Amino acid sequence: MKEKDKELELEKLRHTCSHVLAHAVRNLFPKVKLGMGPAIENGFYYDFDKKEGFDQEELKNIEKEMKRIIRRNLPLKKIEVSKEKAKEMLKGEKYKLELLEDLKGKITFYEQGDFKDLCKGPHLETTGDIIAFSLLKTSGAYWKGDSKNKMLQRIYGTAFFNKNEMDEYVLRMEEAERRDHRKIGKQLDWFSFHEEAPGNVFWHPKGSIIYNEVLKYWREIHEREDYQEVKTPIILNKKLWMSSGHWDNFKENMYFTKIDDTDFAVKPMNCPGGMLIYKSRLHSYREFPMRIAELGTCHRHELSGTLQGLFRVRMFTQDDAHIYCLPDQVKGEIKKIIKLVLEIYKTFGFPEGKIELSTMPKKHIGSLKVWKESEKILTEVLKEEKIDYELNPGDGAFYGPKIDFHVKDCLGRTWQCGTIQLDFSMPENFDLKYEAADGQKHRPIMLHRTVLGSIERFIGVLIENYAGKLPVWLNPTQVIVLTVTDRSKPFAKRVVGELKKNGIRVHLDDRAQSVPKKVRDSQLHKANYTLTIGDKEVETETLAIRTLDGNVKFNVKLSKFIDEILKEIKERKNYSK
RNA sequence: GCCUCAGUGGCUUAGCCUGGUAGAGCACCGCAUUGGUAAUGCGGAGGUCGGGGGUUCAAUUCCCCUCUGAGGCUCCA
Repeated sequence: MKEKDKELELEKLRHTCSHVLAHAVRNLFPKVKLGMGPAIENGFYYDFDKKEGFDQEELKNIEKEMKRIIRRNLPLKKIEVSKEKAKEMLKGEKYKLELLEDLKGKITFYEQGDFKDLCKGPHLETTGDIIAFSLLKTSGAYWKGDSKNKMLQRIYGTAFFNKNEMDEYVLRMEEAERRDHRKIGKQLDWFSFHEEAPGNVFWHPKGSIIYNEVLKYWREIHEREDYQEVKTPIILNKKLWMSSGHWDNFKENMYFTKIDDTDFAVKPMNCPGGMLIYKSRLHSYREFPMRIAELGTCHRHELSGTLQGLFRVRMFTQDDAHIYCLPDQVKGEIKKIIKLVLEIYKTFGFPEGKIELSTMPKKHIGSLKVWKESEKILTEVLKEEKIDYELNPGDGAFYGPKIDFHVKDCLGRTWQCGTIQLDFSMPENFDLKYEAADGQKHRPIMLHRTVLGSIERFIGVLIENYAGKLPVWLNPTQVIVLTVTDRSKPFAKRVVGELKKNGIRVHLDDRAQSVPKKVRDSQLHKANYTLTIGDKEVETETLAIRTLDGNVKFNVKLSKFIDEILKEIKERKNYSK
């Protein structure tokens, strides 16, 4: 409860801050029109209609002006007026007037000195209660979040009740920057991006190890869950995409090519290819539920401004699966997938995920009735499984509603990874059938699902969650063996040989460098274990083992170390377990 | 795609405002050093300043275009 109170106070503070920001901008730039200015997680923003963006100099002046307003200790007064009166008060403020249109009953304003803003509140009692605030950045933002509307200039800021909390926030942001997967990927030589192929990942040898370990685990667990893996072509005839509905709903994001005078498209999704496999023979209800999985590489021409490291790329591999089932199997299958997703996330050690139910988007295929039915099924499953979820209206796939699994990156931004989608349309479009117990042909129900979402995105999140210190089973550099003197080389080589024989990824550092130097390098390479071999170790045939957190254990028998690390790898142990 | 900002050896970066063809650290190579848990010392090689155009006697530095990246917005796995 106390925590909640604090959040509420913080929201009041930040919301008041946004008013002070608007007040300051109004004072300095009288011609600028005001948009909206709410409190958000970690801060606040305000949108302004100004021709050019605010530059650093202007931002500094705005901060100064805000400080002046705070110092004047202006009380915030709530004013209630009729809609007519409000219209008069907002004369010339076209955005505010637009907001007013949607409001009913009494209209409330908040007033501080000579500045009034259309606002529900609540607010602090006076501007003087703002202790620590800072303007952070600017950006463009479409009015009312619609790209058809004009782009306004947004100023972001944050505020706290004391300076310490502000400093802590700044520190947190700096730490977040160090966790950035793009930075870590470059430092550790895991992957790179190149101008020659924007939005496409180049996996280096070490990155490929991570990638393949993820897939290895994925295949193991999917085999256990009775999935059958398939592989379908990347380039398929345009006609297929027209009948699947992708042409009408997705073509802006697709790549096309012409082969022998025929139009082809590069697949942005795997479903149509999967449909063709299904249709290649007749199916019986006895086969159901039939779980067909594909690690399918998709290409989507994402807008250039949306590309973001591994999180948002133009070529990515989905851990897709299509499940064909009978109506009375649907719920059970969805429940199974939810369990599977949660199990896999736990193995990877993801601390918090958010589950969302996304419903019918504006652009969609299929009838309203079918959509409502599908949404009802998904809602029921979530309720029956007692899963906390958020409703995300209008965010479903164009062919059906979905349950999404989101995980956080280092900056607290959430990314959709897993998804479960109910699809009544695709089976219709492709005229899928099965023979039922009654001897008649029926339409199967199809589920689309991913667990990791995109392997690329998932690894990106993984790296940030671990700040690059991957669990042993995933780490491309599991062990680094380093020598103290050349005298220890033969034994060090023997150790490396033994580890390699056991399939452990090990590197020998026998450079003529000091031990502290080599230890430092090993730590920077984020090897899980650093084995230092000196005279003592040679003599007793033991190891000195240093872990990633800097602890050192001496006198460990090689066989014991091998047993332990193999166990750790086999169990796919992560640090949160 | 839109808004703002950025782009200098493999990496991190100084210089750019006030034009006169680049300076450092790490990594790399060589030599010396054989040293116990986050950086041994010395020396060397390496960049024409994302790309194109313009202004100028002269551009990394000023202007325009373009590409790529960052943070947002819209969109999305």
